[in-house]
Amino acid sequence: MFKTEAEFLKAYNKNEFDRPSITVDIVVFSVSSGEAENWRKLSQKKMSVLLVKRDTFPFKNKWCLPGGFLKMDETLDEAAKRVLLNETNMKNIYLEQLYTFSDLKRDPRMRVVSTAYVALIDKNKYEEVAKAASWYKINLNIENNLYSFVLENEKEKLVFKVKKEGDHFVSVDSELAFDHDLVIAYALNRIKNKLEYTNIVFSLMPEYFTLGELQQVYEVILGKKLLDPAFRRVIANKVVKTDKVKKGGGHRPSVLYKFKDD
Amino acid sequence: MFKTEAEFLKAYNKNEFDRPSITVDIVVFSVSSGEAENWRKLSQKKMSVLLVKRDTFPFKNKWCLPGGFLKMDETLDEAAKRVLLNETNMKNIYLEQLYTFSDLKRDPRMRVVSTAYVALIDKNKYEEVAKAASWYKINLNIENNLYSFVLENEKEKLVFKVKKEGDHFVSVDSELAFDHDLVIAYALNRIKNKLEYTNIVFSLMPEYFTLGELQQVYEVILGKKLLDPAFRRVIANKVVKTDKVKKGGGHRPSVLYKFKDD
DNA sequence: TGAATAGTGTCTGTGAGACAATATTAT
DNA sequence: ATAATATTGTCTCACAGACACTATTCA
Repeated sequence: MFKTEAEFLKAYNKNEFDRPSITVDIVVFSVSSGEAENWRKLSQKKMSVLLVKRDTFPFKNKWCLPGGFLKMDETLDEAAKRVLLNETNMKNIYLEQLYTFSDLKRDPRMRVVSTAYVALIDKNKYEEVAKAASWYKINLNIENNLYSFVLENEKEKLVFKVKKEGDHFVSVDSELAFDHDLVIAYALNRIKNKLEYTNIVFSLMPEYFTLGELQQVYEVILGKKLLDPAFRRVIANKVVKTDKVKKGGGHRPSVLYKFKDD
Repeated sequence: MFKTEAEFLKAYNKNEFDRPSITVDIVVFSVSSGEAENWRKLSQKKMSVLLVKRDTFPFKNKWCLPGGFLKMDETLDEAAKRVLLNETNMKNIYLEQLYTFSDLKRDPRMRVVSTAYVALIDKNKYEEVAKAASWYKINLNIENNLYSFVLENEKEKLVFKVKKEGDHFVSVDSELAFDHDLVIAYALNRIKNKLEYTNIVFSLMPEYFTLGELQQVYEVILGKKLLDPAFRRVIANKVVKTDKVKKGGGHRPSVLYKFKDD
């Protein structure tokens, strides 16, 4: 029929088939310090996720992940960076493709396939976040395979539950827009798994941090207490001691460390 | 503007924006036993990947991964299963979403975003494969961050090289169609990483196997020799001894094991 | 008998878990 | 002085690496 590839391409009808839309959604995590019980105690750290309030249909006034449509002249990675920059003014941060979600009914408007990304930041570097965006602290309770999330704010609480079935999550009940309950569950899971064998934690930390703070972040992501000496042994070769210290609590001051990038 | 979500949806123009096409591509791996040097020796196992020859433009007569366009009424998972069934007659096999590739020029026809899947099978269960499909044994040489692949067949050799940069691969040189060099590199990497902390190996094995055979598969995927006693200790609790044995080599017969599914 | 794989025993060093002990601060 | 965290020391146990040794088959 066609002799050359050039000839074929010229005659090709791009619009022969109907196509889904493609979006990117981004799960932006950071660690926020909650309130301390008293002046002596350390403030309790929690994982936080950035949500935006939808101001249009569908799901008007519901909260969802920052996201947007993929443009024809950008890759998914580029789209993710663009969204992040637009909605949160964040640049040069840890960004990783998570998973592509394609359920038929995930968007009531039309067929939308969405590639989700995870971003990790030290939230204190980006105090101002887009008008409609807000940090929610994550409280997660796991019983058997039921993951109960409570995302909370100074103003609001959002609840959702997902069930883990093998490697997948299934929605049980959600107050978020779209299937973003699943996306968050999936994302947290990914981060948890990668914690041990990568250096992603440091994306959540400021330049200088104490080992206590670092350990708290580990504990918050893994959802369990770690033993101090064991943690220090393991982390020792990823980290360099500085000559700075953090004083001020009613207890022994703590040496500040930096990430050791080999 | 709109009072209710229903009202909004009714007026929504789905075709306001131009959209990329979406495809799925599948990296089907299996382990094939090569030739033995002599009757006494065990046959050398290799990872194999299933390729199909393109019979139309673009990339006419080039080899590529089995794949196809996503239909409007199916999820990506379903599309992957459909492709697998069509092209290879395979059903109920291990299938996992790998990554979504979105480079602007990956398909010369038009903008195509492709979600890649990995499938693992015991190739002996599926002797007949679609007409245009063929198994290629994978030879991989890694030097620093340069991964040199040679895929070989009874008839043909396909060569490609990719560079690993952080978590990503970059094409250096490829005889395959599209960006399927990257997809294969990415897939092999994923399998290698998951080998230790999952049970995916057993998807590559027949129901009954010897520990020697299992060890060979590990060695082939990891690209290094393992010590027998250590391997047996680690694998012991994932496996049950049967009362069958495998005789026939000029050496002590080997007990056949089964996967222990808890 | 000999080449080849199957399978076991054991020594050693590393590293995680557990817990105890010491150090230092602000009030 | 006290409550709280910071930091180090050390004992034990599990386990991986290394290597040696035994077992069994079939041309």
